[in-house]
Amino acid sequence: MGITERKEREKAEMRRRIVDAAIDMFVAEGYEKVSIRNIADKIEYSPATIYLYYKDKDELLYDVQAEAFQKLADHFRAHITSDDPLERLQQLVMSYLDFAREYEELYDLMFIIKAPMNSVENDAEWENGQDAFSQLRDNVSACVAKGLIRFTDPMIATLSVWAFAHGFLSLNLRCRIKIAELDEANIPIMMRNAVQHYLDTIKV
Amino acid sequence: MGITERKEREKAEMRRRIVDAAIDMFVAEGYEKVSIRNIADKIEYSPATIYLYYKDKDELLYDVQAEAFQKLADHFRAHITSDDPLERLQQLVMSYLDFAREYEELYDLMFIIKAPMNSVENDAEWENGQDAFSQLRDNVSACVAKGLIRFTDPMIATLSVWAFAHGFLSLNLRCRIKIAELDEANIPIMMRNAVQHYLDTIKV
DNA sequence: GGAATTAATAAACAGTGTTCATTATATTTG
DNA sequence: CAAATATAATGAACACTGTTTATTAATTCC
Repeated sequence: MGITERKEREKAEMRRRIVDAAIDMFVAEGYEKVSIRNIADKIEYSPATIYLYYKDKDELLYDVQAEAFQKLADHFRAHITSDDPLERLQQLVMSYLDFAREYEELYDLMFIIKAPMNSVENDAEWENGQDAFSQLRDNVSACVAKGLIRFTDPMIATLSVWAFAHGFLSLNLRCRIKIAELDEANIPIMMRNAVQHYLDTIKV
Repeated sequence: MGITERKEREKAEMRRRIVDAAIDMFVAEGYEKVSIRNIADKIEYSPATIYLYYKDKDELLYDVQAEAFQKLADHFRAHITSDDPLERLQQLVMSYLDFAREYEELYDLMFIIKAPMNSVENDAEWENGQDAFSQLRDNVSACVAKGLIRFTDPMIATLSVWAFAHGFLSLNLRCRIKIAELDEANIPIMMRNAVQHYLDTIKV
């Protein structure tokens, strides 16, 4: 009875089509400017069809986030090449800046916009970011364990590094600070300097 | 000819009514959940009337932001009591956390949401935050000038302190990190610890 | 082949920001 | 004071939004 399986496969394929179209359009125009109708147009189905595969826009965004976080985790893996823990941390943080600049709209929907965190069950872990977050946490923890950075609590260390980078990125993305000059990787020079300075400061 | 002046006064009063209603509703329900129609209902005018006083929702938000930033600047002044530059900096940063927790929705519309930064002219200075930002900058700069913190560039120092605090606050507000335990001032304990640790770390 | 199930849709609902022609109110002028 | 003019306020509409539902088309099962 291969019909059930074929149906499931087709259902999965349809979800793929929807998510792929959504990602493309979110990257190009930003989450808020893309409507369900736009996505439906792009995949050449009616808007109501999307609701047969996703209960609402938040649930669709959740899948898009999963994809985006996978992209970030891969981005990390591609850029963390060193053996030295401190250097690895530096590579990770700088590639985080890099990612945010290359995929501004993805960064936005991963870390800044409200949706879909409301619909994520309260006590449930937010699993999407796990892979990327683990890489940060493990790297930072290794530095703490080896006494390379001025932290005692690995969790506080991890969140601090993240918060510092995210603070700069999000203020910049939302135009609360305006940094004119970009370096060769399109990262605002002052931001790179500030992050570099932070990493230098936390070193023992 | 006092009529012209009275008219101007009435126009100003109407704008006040609109802004006041908007702030109340934004604080209570958040920017995105409050519509022009809701505001019009509250002040007992038709929605179209609001457009006689504000060209669009962004322009209204700009005035609301101005109010909110004044509140923040006052909040700073009320909490910065010490004479010691380092202690002043600490008071400022902690009262920043305090403000964000007390007025979550205001913090949101001041620092996180996209609007109305699109409509603010590109080269024009973003004047709303000037007063509050100056207080931070002056305090940080004083610390740099006196060699009390491990920075050489006052601007990088200022933005770093701000970014660190904002990073934590915004990740927390957007549920990307979940910090359960609150202290007596309703500030997540781990956040306060991390910020305190940061301030300790940048001390010479 | 006919009945039952599944998939897709058109149309509608309730909401949004915003505009515009129309009405009501003040003010200025003859 | 009355008529003409300028101002203020509005109801209704436009073009959207996310979402639901009754209806139609296609597929699977017996």
